Amino acid sequence: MQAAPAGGSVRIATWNVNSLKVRLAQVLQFAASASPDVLALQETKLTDDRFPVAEIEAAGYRAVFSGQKTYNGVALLAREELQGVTTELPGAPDPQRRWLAATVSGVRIIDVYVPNGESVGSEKYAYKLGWMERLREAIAAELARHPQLVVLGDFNVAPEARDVHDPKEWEGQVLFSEPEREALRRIVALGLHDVFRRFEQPEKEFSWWDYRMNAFKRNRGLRIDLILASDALAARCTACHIDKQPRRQERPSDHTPVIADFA
DNA sequence: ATGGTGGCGCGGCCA
Repeated sequence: MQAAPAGGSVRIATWNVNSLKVRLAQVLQFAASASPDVLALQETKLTDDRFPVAEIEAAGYRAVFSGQKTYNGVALLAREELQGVTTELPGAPDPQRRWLAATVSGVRIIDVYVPNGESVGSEKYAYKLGWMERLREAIAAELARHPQLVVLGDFNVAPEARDVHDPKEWEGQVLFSEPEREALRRIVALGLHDVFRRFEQPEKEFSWWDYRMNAFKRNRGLRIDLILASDALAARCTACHIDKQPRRQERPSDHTPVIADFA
């Protein structure tokens, strides 16, 4: 057994911000109001030299990040020290910045931006499924070393029918196709728990809505932003919810934050 | 309906 976690209770959140440059003020506002101890960001779309370190430090957070120009990019903001940082999904070199891991307050945090996959059968879809299999292998290795572990981020897969506004319309489509759901189930089967589903939740609760066709107003969304905790960490989970407020703001990200509390 | 909206960056790609 490892030593007991150092920090006690921890609030952990994830948010695909779709450009940190555009969304910085919203991120700082969210950090101030929700006050997460750890905030995992995806789609920062910033090279590391442009990361807003000063603004984030002024808000009381440390930051590590792995970015690139225009696309992708992940970051971890934390109140406490971030140790053992890695920026590469093991298995094959990949210029796409989609993985960021660090240990904070005794919890191993793995922030992921799973590929979108474009459409079923496309080259990007094959890349997505391959990436998810490499992710499964990487998580298995991390779990062997870190019993207190969370994998969170934009998985670009809705796990179940109840995570989709219209499962019949989405059946077989990218983000809800059976091979993607199977790849996600294989990851969860390592011994992880989708902590959102460990608590009673409202019906039709989603984390992403397309910008087009008033999808948010009509609640035509998907739950594709997930917080997956190991057995030992899930046992400490006291709450998980989706915060829709940022999606209602002017110029929002198409995703909204998911927040989990651990005792 | 191969549309539609948004970000990046200034044409076309990506989501």
